[in-house]
Amino acid sequence: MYRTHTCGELRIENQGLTVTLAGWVQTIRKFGSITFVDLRDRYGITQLLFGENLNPLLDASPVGREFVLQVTGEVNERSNKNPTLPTGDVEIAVEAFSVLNASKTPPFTIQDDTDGGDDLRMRYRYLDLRRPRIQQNMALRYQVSRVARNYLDSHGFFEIETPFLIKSTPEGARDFVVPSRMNPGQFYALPQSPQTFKQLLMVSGYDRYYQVVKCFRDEDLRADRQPEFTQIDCEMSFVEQEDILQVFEGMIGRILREIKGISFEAPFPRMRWEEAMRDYGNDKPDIRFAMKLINLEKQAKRKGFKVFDDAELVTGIVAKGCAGYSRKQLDELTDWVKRPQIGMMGLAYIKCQPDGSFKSSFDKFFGEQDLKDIKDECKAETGDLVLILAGAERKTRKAMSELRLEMGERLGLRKKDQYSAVWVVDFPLFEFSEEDGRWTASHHPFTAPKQEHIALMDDVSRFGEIRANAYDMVLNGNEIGGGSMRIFQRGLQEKMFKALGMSPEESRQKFGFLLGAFEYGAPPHGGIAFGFDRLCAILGGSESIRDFIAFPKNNSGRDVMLDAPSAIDEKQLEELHLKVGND
RNA sequence: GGAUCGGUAGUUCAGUUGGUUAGAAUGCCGCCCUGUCACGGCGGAGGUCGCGAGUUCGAGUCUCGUCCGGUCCGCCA
Repeated sequence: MYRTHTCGELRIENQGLTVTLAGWVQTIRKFGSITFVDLRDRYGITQLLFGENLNPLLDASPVGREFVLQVTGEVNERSNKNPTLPTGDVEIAVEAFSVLNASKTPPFTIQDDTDGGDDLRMRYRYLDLRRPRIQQNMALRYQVSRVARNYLDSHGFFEIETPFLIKSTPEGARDFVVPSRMNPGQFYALPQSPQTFKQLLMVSGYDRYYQVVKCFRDEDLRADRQPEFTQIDCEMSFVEQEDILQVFEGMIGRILREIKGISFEAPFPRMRWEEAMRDYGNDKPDIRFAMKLINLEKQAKRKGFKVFDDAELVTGIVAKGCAGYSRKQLDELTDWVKRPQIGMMGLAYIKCQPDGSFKSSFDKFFGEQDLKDIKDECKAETGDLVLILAGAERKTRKAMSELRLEMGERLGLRKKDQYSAVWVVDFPLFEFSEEDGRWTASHHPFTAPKQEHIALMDDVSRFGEIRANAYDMVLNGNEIGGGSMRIFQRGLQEKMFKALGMSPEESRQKFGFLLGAFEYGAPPHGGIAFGFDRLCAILGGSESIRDFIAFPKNNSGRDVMLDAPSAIDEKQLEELHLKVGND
C-alpha cells in the first residue's frame, strides 16, 4: 500500500496516528538540523518534518521540487499552526521515507500564481494540470457534466453515441476531413455536431436522446473557441418549443444551484430576437443590467448636425450618474469607440448637469429643448450621461452594444457572482450572405420555420421576414446553448434546401438519407445543444475555455505539447493515396 | 484573409536619444541556520537579446523580411 491517507485529509483529531503519505514535493525549507517539506497531491498539502535523526539522510539524498516522495510517520500537532492550510494544525514527524521518483526542476512553479506564461504551460501541460487552480477547473467540469447527466437521466433521456467519421457537408462551418485508405481519393469528415444523427434517432423512436460529445470545426480560434469542443447535445420527440425550453431551463437551473449554490428560478424570461436586437443591439443580451439602446431617430435628426442627419441609425444609452465625466474620460471613451474593432468615427454625449442644464458635444446644432427631448426619450435623469452613436445601422448597433457592455463593466453592473439567463426566441430563419450572394440558414437547414411563415418561403423577397422556431439560451451575455424545432416532413425539408439554393439532385446527394428517413414516420421533434466548455468557463469565472480543457489547442490550432499537427511520412501518404504525383 | 501587441537568464520582466562588461526579481547550485510555511543570511553559476538581411564607426534598441505566441475583426449553418 503506497499510502494510508491523502495529503489533504489529516487533522488535529488524527494526532498520534502513524500514517503513510505519498505525493509531490512542493517546497523544502531547511533549518540546519531540521527540514520542513510540503507534500502535495490533488487533495491538498501536508507539512512533513524531518527531525534531527532523519535530516542527515534527507540532506544526503538529492530531493528537490516535484520529486515523488513516500513518507511514514506520526501525525503531530504543530507548535506553530498555519491557518491558511486545512491541514495546518498538524505535521508528519517523518520516521522513514523513500524517493519513488526523481524530477527535473520544473520550468515553472506548480502553484496557483504560477510564473509560467501560457505557451510554456501548454508545452508542459502535464505539469500545469498539477496546479490546484487547474485541478479545480477539471473538477468543476466533471461536476457540471455529472449534474447535467443526472438531470437528463431523471428526465428520461439516455445517451447514444454517434459516429465521428461521417460525410462532409460544406454547409456551415468548414469540416475537418480524414482521408480514407480503403477508398482512394475519398474522405470522411469529422462532425461539426451530431445534428442529423440525433434527428435520425428521433425517427427511430428514441424520443429523449442526449450525448456529451466532441464536435469539430475547422475555423479560426479565439480564447473561447477550440477546433474540437464538447457539446451537451439533446433531442426530443413529440414536444413543442415550450416543452424543450422548460426541460432545459430546468437543467441549467439545477447546474447553477448545485455548482454555484445559487437559487435560480425557472422560467427564464423569453425575449424575441427583434427585442434583443432593438434593446441590446445583439442576440445575446447581458440582462444583468438595463442600459437599453434607445432609438433617437426623431429627436436627433433634422437639426442640421450632419453626423446625425446622414446616419441610418442614431442610438443612445444612459450612463447613470456619469454627468461628471471629465473631458479626459470622454476623450478616452471616444478613443475606445474609434478602436479598429469597434470602428466608429466618434462619440456624441449629453451631460445632464446637476443644475438642470445640458452640456453636449453638439451644442452648436441643438438648443436646450432639443437636448431635453433626447433626455426625455432616454428617460435620463439629472446627473446622467447620455452617450450617442450614429452611422450605418448594423455597425452602429453592434458598436453601441459593445459600448453598453463596456459601460456596464466600468460601472460595475456586470457582477461576477450574479447570473441572469434569458431565452432569445423567434430567430430569423434566413440571413442574407453578401459573400455568397444568397440566403443562408441562420441556424441550420433543418430548422423549422414558424407555421404561419411557411407560405413566405415561396417568395424570396420576403425571406427576411420568416421567423424560425429557434432559440438560444443566453447566460450573462454568453450564448451557452442553442436549438430549434426541426423540419420533419420531406416536402418542407426539400423546400428548405431549395430556398438555400440547392438543386434537388444536390440535396438528395448530400442529405438523401435524412429525406428518406422522413418518409418512414418521422415524429415532430426538436432539440438543443449546449457549449459545455464555455458553460464551464462561465461557471468558473473565466474568459478562456482553455483552462477548462485538459489538453487544449493554441490560437493556431496547434497542440504545442504533442507538436501536432505534423507532417506524416511518405509511406503513410502513399497508403492514403495523398502522395502528389502518385496513383 | 486582416488588425494589433509581444519574443532579452530556467521563469516573469526592465533595458533611456543607437554608445563601455545587458540588469532585477524569482528559480537553480554551494555554505550557514531547531519552527518555517513567500523562511532568513552569505556566496556562485546562468544570455545565439526568436531567426535572417540591411542602415551605422557602433544595433537588444532603427529598417525590411521571416518564424513563434497573445488578443481582436472577418469566419464560426
